[in-house]
Amino acid sequence: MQISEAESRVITVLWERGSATAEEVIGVLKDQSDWQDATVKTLLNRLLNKGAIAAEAEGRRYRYRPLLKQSDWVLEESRGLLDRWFDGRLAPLVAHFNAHGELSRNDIDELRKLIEELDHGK
Amino acid sequence: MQISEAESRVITVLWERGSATAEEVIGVLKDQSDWQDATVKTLLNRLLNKGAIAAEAEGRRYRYRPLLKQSDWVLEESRGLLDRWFDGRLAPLVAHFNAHGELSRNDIDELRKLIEELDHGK
DNA sequence: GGACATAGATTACGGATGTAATCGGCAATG
DNA sequence: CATTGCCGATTACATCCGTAATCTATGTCC
Repeated sequence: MQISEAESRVITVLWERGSATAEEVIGVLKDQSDWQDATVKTLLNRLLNKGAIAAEAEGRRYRYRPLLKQSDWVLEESRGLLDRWFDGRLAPLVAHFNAHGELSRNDIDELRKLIEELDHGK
Repeated sequence: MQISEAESRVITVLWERGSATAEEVIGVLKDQSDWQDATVKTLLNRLLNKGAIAAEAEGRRYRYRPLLKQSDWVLEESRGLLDRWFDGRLAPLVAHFNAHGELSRNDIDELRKLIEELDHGK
């Protein structure tokens, strides 16, 4: 499933709310973008045609709901990045951030805690 | 600096070799794609116009060399992913892989080692 | 029941992208 | 020097994408 940047912003609203009408999506996005209503409708329609979301009639309008799962989509994106640039491994990614001074004390702490847990668990 | 997927495959060849003629780039990419020569030339030209690479005359042809640095580009891409989906933090990304069973024993080991080093260093 | 509002569908359109053919000039070669 | 080959530049063209206006059918209100 391939969705564009703009489409991902729309489906993100559905991911956050579970489901929504076009009106609701438009409302949410009005705060985050300066898209016209028509733009959001187009994007909803494209997502619908791609099968990334579904629509069920609710009175005179539709209620939209994601079919594509956020965690799957995010995993695909993440794996793509990792495979293309980091030999599919996580450590080189982390090292890359560090090498660019983009690894905060907090990042390190969080990672250490997480790794400890995983390490014991496995 | 914004470069497309196809363009990134071309500049990657330059990143790997430091610099190269069009012929060399074409040669390398012939093994990895089924692009025609003309396609690679177009992409080199687009990268040139964007200022992502430079060309210096070498006899009758050009020698191309990246201006955009790989590590900068990769960092931008990585940061984009992290910011959009993981609140800008690395631990949630790692956790996401784990939650999907995409964290290998090796990943964990490498991460543990890396974090230990960083932890002491800081 | 007819005018009006509205939701979703259709159409629009410029720019980016993937993919490539062709053009124009210079360089090597006979 | 005329021809040929090759290099980079220009042009081509379909599709995707961002962004939106318009159309059509249906529901709502006097």
